[in-house]
Amino acid sequence: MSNLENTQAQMRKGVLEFCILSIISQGEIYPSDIIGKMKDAKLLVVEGTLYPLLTRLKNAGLLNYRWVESNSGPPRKYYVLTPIGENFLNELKLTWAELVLAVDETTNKTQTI
Amino acid sequence: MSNLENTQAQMRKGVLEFCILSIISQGEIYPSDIIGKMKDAKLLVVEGTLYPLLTRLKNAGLLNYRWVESNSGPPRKYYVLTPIGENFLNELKLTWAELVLAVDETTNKTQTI
DNA sequence: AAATAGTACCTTGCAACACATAGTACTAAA
DNA sequence: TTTAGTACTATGTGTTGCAAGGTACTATTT
Repeated sequence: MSNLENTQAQMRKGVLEFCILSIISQGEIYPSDIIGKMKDAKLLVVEGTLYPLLTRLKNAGLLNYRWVESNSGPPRKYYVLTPIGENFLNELKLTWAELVLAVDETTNKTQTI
Repeated sequence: MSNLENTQAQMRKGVLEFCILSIISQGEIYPSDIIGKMKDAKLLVVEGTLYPLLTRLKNAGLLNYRWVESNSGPPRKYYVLTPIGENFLNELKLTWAELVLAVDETTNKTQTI
């Protein structure tokens, strides 16, 4: 993996959890569809990343799920945010806004090119 | 470490390299001053993180340094970007801009609270 | 009925990396 | 010569993204 791809991946990692919680907050959803939505937003995420992450967030009390039968394959786990998860997400929204400000402050000091 | 602090740290990690390269691009600088500048921007970074990171970037050909004697302690390593480092930084600027767009698109879909 | 394809969820092992911690070395002041 | 301040270095640990491989269910095809 090149340096650039690696660093770009690092950036994506940092916001993964935030984006996934946001997507779930927009309505009950199951993992495969989360992957699709992330892909649409150019934020690739794969199964091996998503499933452990959802389990972690569930164990932390931020998510819940319910099984829903599908008529085109195996049953699906539909996830929703718990109240704790909602609070958590709101904190992250603040954090993200502050981070964008901080990064722009740090990186835009020599725009006199 | 709480979930929130942990996730916030993840976000910071993702942009560390970008910010540090930006700071160095603004003029020759040594590690302790980089830490200071990052702190000013609310992007805390510690020695145990910064030194290995600088070594990595140096080995990747993105940075160079020269020793400069100090009259108030041990000599300092002043870092500068190589031409490769400049290109790399420009790519990261693009990546960052795209990431901000992608995250905002993903997270601002339900602002009808 | 058996085989194949498609979908969905799960697990294991590895590698990268931030960070805490401890250590070395240099200068200046007490 | 001891202490304090500054700067760079090294080691060990925990988290976590991801590749790779696996299980299980349904529907379709043969």
